[in-house]
Amino acid sequence: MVMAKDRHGTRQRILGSARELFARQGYTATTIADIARELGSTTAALYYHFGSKADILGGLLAEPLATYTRIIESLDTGLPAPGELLGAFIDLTAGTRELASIIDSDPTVLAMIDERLPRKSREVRQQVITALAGTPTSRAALIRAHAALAVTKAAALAAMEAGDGRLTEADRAEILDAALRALGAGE
Amino acid sequence: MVMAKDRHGTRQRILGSARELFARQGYTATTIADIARELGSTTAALYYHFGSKADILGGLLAEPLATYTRIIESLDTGLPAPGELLGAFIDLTAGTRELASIIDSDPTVLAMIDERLPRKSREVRQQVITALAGTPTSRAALIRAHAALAVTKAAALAAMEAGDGRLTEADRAEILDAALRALGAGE
DNA sequence: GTCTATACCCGGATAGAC
DNA sequence: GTCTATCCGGGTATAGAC
Repeated sequence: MVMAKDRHGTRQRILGSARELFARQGYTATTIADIARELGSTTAALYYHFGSKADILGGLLAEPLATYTRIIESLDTGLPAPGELLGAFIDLTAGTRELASIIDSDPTVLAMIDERLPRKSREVRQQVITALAGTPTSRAALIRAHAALAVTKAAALAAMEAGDGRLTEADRAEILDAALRALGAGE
Repeated sequence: MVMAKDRHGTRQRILGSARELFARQGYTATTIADIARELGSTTAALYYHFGSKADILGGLLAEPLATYTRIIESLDTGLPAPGELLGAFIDLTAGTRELASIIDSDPTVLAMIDERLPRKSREVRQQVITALAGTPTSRAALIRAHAALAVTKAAALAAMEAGDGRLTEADRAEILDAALRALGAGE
């Protein structure tokens, strides 16, 4: 394979600093020099480990993106219950951690994600909404679907920030309840 | 006052193009040249009307920011009912239109807002959450407050996008219901 | 009030020594 | 594998003619 002594370290340390800075300042606003400084290193050193700034982001997003893709694919093989689907999105946000906040925000990041995703993120999102709204898809149902999906992300981020960065089981249950109520599943 | 023949036009046309581009590409990703091109003009011409790129954003955000400030101040003089407060946020998003999507996203925009706001936006947001969560403020109540607030913004944006850019009364009612359910107000 | 031309800075990325 | 030095492009902003 590649790399020898890098095995246990540098690459991960770079990703760690990048994650923190991206979350705090956003992707575009964070410079390679910022990351290097945080590490007590130089920009040239970073480029030994990553080909570009986008690659660093790619390294951080690879796993969450794979999870996301898996969720989407599950929609093609029979619709999951709303609770399942919303729960999956809560877990996705939890797994992505602080980084979830920069997705959907920075258009540059969105563009990069679109490149690495099988389908356009916009279409994919629409598919999720439709799955949550059910059929026939009334305008009210669409609004509720958007509401429920927004809850999973915003509430999960808030809970993790209020805690130690992790999502407790109790919090997860609370968030799922709120999302389901927003969806109006109990009617 | 200021300006003479500019009265009817150019300045507003600049703001219009900027609004559209900021909404589509984000603030940081949009260049002055982009705006000028859209207008069939040049960057130098823009700088006759606005002192800086940030000033253009400021022109677009002035009114929504004033509305926001008014909402916050209302919290100091007795707590409004959750429905009132959440409704105000739906209307705020509706008034801000597409531009609402770039706030809370681009950190550069956040920084600019912090400059033009009486208090730090982070603290202000916390005050809103507390008002929604009520007292005593349990962890679950905080999560629900975040959930409800997220609904107002996400659902309002989705509804406007699905419509003609405006928010109908029916949609507004639907969104408010979803937000209140997320808050668990009916318990 | 708008143009052409350009100054200036900053961020991403590379070259090449060590 | 990390350094110093530097290139290069692009973006904000300005100078000055018209």
